[in-house]
Amino acid sequence: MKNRILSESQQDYLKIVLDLINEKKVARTKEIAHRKGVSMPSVTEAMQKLSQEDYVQYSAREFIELTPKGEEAAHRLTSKYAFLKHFLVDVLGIKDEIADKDACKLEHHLDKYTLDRFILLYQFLTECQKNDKRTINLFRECIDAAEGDYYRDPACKSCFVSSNFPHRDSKKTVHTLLSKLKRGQKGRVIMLGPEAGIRHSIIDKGLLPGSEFHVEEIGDASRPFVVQTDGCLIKLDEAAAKMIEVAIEQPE
Amino acid sequence: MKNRILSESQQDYLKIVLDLINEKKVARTKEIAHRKGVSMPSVTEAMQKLSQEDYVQYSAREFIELTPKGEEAAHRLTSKYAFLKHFLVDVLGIKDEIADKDACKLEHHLDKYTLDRFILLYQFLTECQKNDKRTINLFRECIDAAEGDYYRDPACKSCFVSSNFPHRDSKKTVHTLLSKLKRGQKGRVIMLGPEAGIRHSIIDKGLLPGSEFHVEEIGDASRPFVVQTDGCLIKLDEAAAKMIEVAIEQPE
DNA sequence: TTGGATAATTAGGTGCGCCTAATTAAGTTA
DNA sequence: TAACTTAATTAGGCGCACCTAATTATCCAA
Repeated sequence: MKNRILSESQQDYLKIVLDLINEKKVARTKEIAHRKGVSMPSVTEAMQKLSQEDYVQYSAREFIELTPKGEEAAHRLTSKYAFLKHFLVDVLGIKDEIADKDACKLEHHLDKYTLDRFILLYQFLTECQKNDKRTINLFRECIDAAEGDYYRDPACKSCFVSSNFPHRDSKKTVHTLLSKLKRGQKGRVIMLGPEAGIRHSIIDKGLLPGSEFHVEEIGDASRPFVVQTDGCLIKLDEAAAKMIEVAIEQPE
Repeated sequence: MKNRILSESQQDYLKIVLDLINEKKVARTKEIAHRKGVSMPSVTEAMQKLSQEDYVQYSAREFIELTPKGEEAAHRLTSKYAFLKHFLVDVLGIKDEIADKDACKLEHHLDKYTLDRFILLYQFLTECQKNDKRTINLFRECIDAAEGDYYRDPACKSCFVSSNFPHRDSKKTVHTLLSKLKRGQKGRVIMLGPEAGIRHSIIDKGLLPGSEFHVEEIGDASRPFVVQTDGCLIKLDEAAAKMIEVAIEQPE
């Protein structure tokens, strides 16, 4: 009757059992196996273990039920799920199937405290009247505009200058930092790091995600890196060069 | 030279090795073991495996280095980390150590697509001038006000009516749904589900997180549940009762 | 009522990521 | 350079979460 922590997999089982009982009144080995994407013996084994620890009521070939302890645990594991999925779908605009999976991951892995904050942020963005309700819409508009490519709206300081939208690389490329390139190497900017000050200075100089460039001069702590893009020479200090992620052609 | 997917643990090793090389020029078994919180033989074994797959350059008792392939992988695994941590810290207000851990988890487990959206949201909230920059501050103010308790600002429709802030339960309680209670049972509201319409109707009726109540009448698909709180009788349809998470005293 | 289908379980095995204990190599210092 | 110390590796094991193949229960329909 020890209260060992449940493994991720065991948590999954409990949630699935709860779902099945709610939906179809009974949970069957076969259905559990199907939902979890494992074989039936795996389910049997898992149920045996869970029943030893008093989470499920299980004896061979009988219906699987949750004990009060198991129901409580399963419920606790599920209670934040709906919020997280809403957050992913309503705020971030994630597709349904991915949101399902990721909401589950969030629930599994994040700190209790962090989870709460996500839920609060969701409520804040969707409901709080102190905040402009248009925030989400604005965000979604920007995403839509940016979809499939990086995007810089001149009205924005640096909105949506990110990240790994699908690149249309034909050749094999590898990612590294601009600071690691050698003189003469060519590359393409993939994304910039998050520190706002440095980001903006890089963007202002005209080095945006997607930019192709050429290393004119490598630098170090005292001398700047110099790169050329669109005919312009751009100087970057070491800190900047270390936060520019670039794609270069496979060197071998 | 097959390109099997790296396990979570292997990803950790790669990141740690990259960090160590950046920080201290060399990566040593002992230090890796220490950072990962495992024993030295575990590290040896992991390095042997990673070197078979050409991620690290390893031979017994020599310095551990990353191959180009390994460096690329490690870099890819780290590149979004900084953004995620900033999101957690700057937007959600998570404490540093927890943010470290959780940013790592996010990076490990979330879909690539979802990760990008988080990064975009971060940029949007912190930088996009189309959006009111005060959004985050507003959010943080609300959180601060709510800290340690649930919180309802009369100016808000339902802002921060959430969730599992520290409960001050003296006795053992378990969580379940209001819909599962029996007539006569007492309980306390913990949180409400995310569907906005139903949420608001519940809140408007005066049933907030923290409210103590008493079940007067249990319902079903056709008859409403009736609960009493602060002397008021509140009717709830089945859908509402199913999205109210409550704490009840340990029944045994 | 008795096959035959279907569901569930047992038996036995795999890979992974970790461990402890024992051993070996490398570095340091008297 | 011999004697210690410390770092790293090998050997051998463990638990978890899976799997396939074989077996046994259960259910249903002719």
